[in-house]
Amino acid sequence: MTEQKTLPIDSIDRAILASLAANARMSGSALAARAGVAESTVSQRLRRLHDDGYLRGFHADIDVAKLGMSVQALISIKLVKHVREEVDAFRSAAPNWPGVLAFFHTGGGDDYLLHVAAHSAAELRDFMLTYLASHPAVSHTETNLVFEHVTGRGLEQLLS
Amino acid sequence: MTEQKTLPIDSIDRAILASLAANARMSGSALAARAGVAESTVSQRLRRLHDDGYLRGFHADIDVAKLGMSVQALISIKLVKHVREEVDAFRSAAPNWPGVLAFFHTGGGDDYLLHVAAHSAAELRDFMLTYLASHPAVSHTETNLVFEHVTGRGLEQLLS
DNA sequence: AATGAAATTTTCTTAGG
DNA sequence: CCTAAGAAAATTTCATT
Repeated sequence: MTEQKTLPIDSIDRAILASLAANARMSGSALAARAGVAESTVSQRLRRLHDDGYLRGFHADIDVAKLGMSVQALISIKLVKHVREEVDAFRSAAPNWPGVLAFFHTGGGDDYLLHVAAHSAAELRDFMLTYLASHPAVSHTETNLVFEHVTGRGLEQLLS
Repeated sequence: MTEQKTLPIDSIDRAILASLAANARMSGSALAARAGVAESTVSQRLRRLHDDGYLRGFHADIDVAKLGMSVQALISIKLVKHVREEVDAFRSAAPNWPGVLAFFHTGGGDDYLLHVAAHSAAELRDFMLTYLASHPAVSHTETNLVFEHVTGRGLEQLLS
């Protein structure tokens, strides 16, 4: 069930991953200095880490509030049971709805969590009405405003 | 209350941010080509976007499951009321607990949500016992395993 | 599989318009 | 904001170990 077919990575790989987790734009030479290897070695490692799926990509961390999305919410969603077709439709549609930052499918029943951003409370309400209240697979929702969102140190600890 | 003191950004800034959100390692010349401006302009814009807080940083997207953390959970936490000191201690400590990927403070009561990763169910149980069950500010928790975690398109839509 | 150094290519910065 | 140009740095290649 779990993905771990490829060979385990070593301390050099972990050092490279840790550096890129902290600063994805770090140059190959800086990565090499931190990992204690040659630049050409870093090139090879990077290609392998990407090919083997350890490195999925590199993303800018952008402050959505500064772009006008000052409202964020976590929306817990329960779906109706035993309607496989509509559940699948929900799963594939939800991440594409406007303002959706993250989408979780969680255990227990047919439970989901959406992390959404909106320009205003009114826009959030419209989102709920448009995409959730009217959706045939949705049986219940619970919305909580996000006051604070902090990235944890779990990843860097794992790589250190 | 909301942060938006600096001048609004224009379509060039948005193009640069959108490109970096998709690929944080994109070169200045590639960014320039996509935004339709000169490289030197991109340098200026990047510096300003960073200085003004639109760009917080750049991070590698790493598959924690491939690193052995095959279990992920969302833990909802309710804190005891009116114990400001302990609530503050919780807030500052939680993001640093091992395996914590993200930490949300949400509205309603004193409610929090932790997104955590663990090597196994046993490690997750140990996490709960060590950091939550014994914490004086925690009154109730609810744990749900994460089956699927998808990044939404809300950000790229906002920037397009 | 990693090194180190050379060679090529690219990037960043500065200045002037 | 652009072009142009010079300096600096990065990436790739490859023979060697």
